[in-house]
Amino acid sequence: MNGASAPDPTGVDEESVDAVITWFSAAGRDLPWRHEGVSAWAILVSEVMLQQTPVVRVLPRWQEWMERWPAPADLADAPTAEVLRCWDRLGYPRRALRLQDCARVIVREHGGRVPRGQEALRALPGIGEYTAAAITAFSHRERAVVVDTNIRRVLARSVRGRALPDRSYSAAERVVATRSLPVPRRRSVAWNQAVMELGALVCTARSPRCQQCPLADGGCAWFAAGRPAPAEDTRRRQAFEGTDRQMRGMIMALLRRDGSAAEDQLLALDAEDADRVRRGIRTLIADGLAVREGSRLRLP
DNA sequence: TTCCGGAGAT
DNA sequence: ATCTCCGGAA
Repeated sequence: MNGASAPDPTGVDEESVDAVITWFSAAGRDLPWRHEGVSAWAILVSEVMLQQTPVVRVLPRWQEWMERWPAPADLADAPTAEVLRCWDRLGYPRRALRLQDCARVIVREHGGRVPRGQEALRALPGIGEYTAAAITAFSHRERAVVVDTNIRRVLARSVRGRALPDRSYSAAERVVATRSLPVPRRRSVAWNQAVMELGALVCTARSPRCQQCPLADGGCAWFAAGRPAPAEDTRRRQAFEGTDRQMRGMIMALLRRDGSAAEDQLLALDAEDADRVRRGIRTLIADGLAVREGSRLRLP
C-alpha cells in the first residue's frame, strides 16, 4: 500500500484515506441506521444512544424506539415515564430526557424536522460537538470534522505515533483531524464513516488487530515504531467504583419495573448507608428522572 | 475488578 | 479544565 513512505505528521495522506475507505467497504458492519433512506431523526436518535453505549446494546433499543416514535412529534407527545422505560438499561438516562426535550424543540422551533447545519444542531438539547458533526456527515452527507474517541485513537496512532490520544481533546488533535479530512464532500463522508469503524473494530484501545489494519503497511507511525507502550497512565484513579451512580441505577431499575417505589423499599437498596440512598433519590429528582408522590417515588 | 464513553454543569 | 453520569463486556 504505502510502501516505505513515512506518515505525514500533520494529517493522514491520500493513500491511507484510500486504504481505510477500501477496508471499510469490505469489513464495515451492516448497521440499520446506516441503511439508505433512514431519516435524520432516526440517525440523531442512534447517535445519542451510541454516545456512551456499545452498538450491540443500542441495536434492540433503537429498533423499538423507532417503531414507537418514528418522528420527533411522536416522541414529543409521549409520556416521559414511557420514554424512560423504553430507554431500559442503556445507561445515563438523562440522555433519554434530553432526547425528548430535543424532539420538543425540533417540533417547536424547526417544524418537526431535524435542522441542518452544525450550529443549529449544536443548539439542540443533548447534541454536542461530536453529535452535531456526526448528523451532518452521516445523515446530511455534508463535510464535517467528526471526532469521536475511535477517530482520536486512530489519528493518535497513525499520524502522531502515540499509543493513545491525550486525555483531553487538544488543539493539536483538532488540527490533525481537520487536516486529515478529505476535501471532496463524498470522500469526506466515506472517510469519517470508515475511520470511525476502523477504530471500533481494528484499532481498538486494548488489543488492536494490527494484522488486519489497512494502515499497518507504512500508514501508521505507531506500528512503524514497534507499537511502543502507552505513557504511564497518570489518570486519577476511578473514584471508588462510582457508588452514587450505581445507586441511581438501582433506583431507576426499580422505578422502571414497578413505576413507583415506597421509601422502605428504596432504603432497602443499601441497608448499610441510608444517606447514599437519599443522595440517589435527591439527585434523580433534581435531574427530572423521578418525582415524589406522597411518601413514594415514581417516574415523571 | 477494570475499562470504556459524549454532554453539560461548574 | 474537571467532574459527574450508567451498564455490561473483557
